[in-house]
Parts: sequence; structure tokens; C-alpha cells
Amino acid sequence: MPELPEVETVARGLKAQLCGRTLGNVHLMRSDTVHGEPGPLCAMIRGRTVRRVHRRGKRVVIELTGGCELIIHLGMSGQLTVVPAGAPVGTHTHLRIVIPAADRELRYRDPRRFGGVWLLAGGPTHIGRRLSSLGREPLELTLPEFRSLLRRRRQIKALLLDQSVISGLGNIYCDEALYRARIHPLASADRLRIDRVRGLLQAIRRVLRSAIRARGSSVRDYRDAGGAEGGYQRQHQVYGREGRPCPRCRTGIVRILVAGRSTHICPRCQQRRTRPAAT
DNA sequence: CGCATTTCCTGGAGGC
DNA sequence: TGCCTCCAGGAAATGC
Repeated sequence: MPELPEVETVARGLKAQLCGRTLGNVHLMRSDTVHGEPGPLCAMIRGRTVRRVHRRGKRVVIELTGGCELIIHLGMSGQLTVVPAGAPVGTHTHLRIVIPAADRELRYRDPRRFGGVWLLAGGPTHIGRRLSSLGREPLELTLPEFRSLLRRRRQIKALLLDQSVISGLGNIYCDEALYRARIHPLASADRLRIDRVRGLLQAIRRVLRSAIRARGSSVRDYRDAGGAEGGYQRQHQVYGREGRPCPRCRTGIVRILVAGRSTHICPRCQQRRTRPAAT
């Protein structure tokens, strides 16, 4: 499930392959994967050159000349790869963009179709407005900013998963960060003491940075821009480890449901506690 | 407002 | 082997 570290890894891989390249023909096999500006996608992007590739939240952003951008959301099972032009086309490949000078293709494949591609035009200001509903980048948050985001009476995990608040965390990294910070996912965000808030921000940063270093988590479908798996799943301490011992205290990891998501906790390390009443 | 539930979609896992 | 059901989850919509 591509979250921030996976999308960052994909974006970095694409950057190396795409920056400075001019795009050629576009083969759109499933038209409902593309949204945004009207008009034939091919006509809109053919001949444009890739200026920059980066990540915003869980989205890959490919900036093209002429003030237009391709935004790709990988959903659950989306893969963006650059392959030799003649490589066999896998099932559920919805979009191919030829890179003529490199004799390669950018391919977008998404079996479960939770992802999508947006073509945005009209220059940076217009595009910025369209992306303005995305929340803050977790790796850029300061402690005071994080504190202010947490001043709401919401389950902490539900808040962390809310992309309009913080953009980039998904189920895996929420569970891993809450475990490392020893916070119960159902704890109310506005009742966490400052030391817990500090610890949580630190845990989020550490988990995300380690996961980026390991090139993401390949639990099921995730592959990077070169088709390779990530390695961070080997460092998961709670996610997908129901029944196995907590790395800290050996208590069995338990799976509960929070915000409609399966959630993995150590019942001993992550106890629900309420703040003592003020006297 | 917040939270639970449902929807979209498909492949893989497990039951029989 | 084959068929069925269930499950995973990001995000948006709906209901309470």
C-alpha cells in the first residue's frame, strides 16, 4: 500500500528516468483512470518535457513544460514504472507514455483501481489551488504545528490518517509510529500530554525516514519505479504481526478495528490511559 | 462535529 | 480441482 515512503521512493526513481525527457505518444487503455482537464491526454502532453518529479503527500507529481502537471495517486495497488519500450505489457496496465529518446515507456498499472491520474493545466497558481485541500507534510512539521493539529477531540489514529490534516501517513506507518510512541490508537488527540505529542512526532519522523531509507514496505503489490520491492516490511514491529510477540515486551500483538482499518497494537505497551483529572 | 458504515475494485487466501 | 466467501485498504459519501 503506497504511503509516503513508497511514493517518495517511486518519485525518486522516476526523477532519474524522466527529468529532462520529452514525452511522446500516449496509450490510454482505460480512460476512467484519467481525470482533470478535458481534451485528449495525448494531445495535451505529447511534446512536453518533464521539468521536475516530486511527491506531495501520497501523490507523485510530474511537472511538465507549459504549466501542466501529471498527478498520480497510486491508491492501493498502483505501480508506476519505467520499462524498455518493447517490454511485455502486464495485466491492468491502464496508461503508457512513450519516452522516445530513451526508447522506454512510463507505465501505470493498477489492478484494484483505487488510484488515478490527474492532468492539471493552467499554471502553478491554479494547480496549487487544486491541491490545497491536502494536509501538511509530516516530515516538515514542527512541534508547535503538530500540537495545534492535535487540538481536536478525535481518535489519534483517525486524525493521523486524515489526509486533509496530515498528508502521507497510511495504515502501516500510523500503526508503526503509534507503537513506537506507545500511544493507543483510540486515545483522544487533544488529551495527549506534550511529552507524548513530542514522542509521536519523533516516532513519525523516524519511521518515515527509516522506511524511505529501506525503499518502502512491500506487503503485497508495492514495487518501485524499477519494479523492485522495498525492504521496510522486515522492520515492521506491529503491522501485519498479529499474535506474534511485541519486540519490546513479548506480549502478543493484537489486531483491533479503528476508523474502519485493521489496527495493530501491543496491548501492554499501548495502554489506554486517561489524563488524571485536574485538581 | 465526529465517528461508523458503505462503496468502489480485484487477487489471494481459506473453507468445503 | 473448483467454487464460494471473505478480506485488504484510500478516499469519499452517507447516516446517526
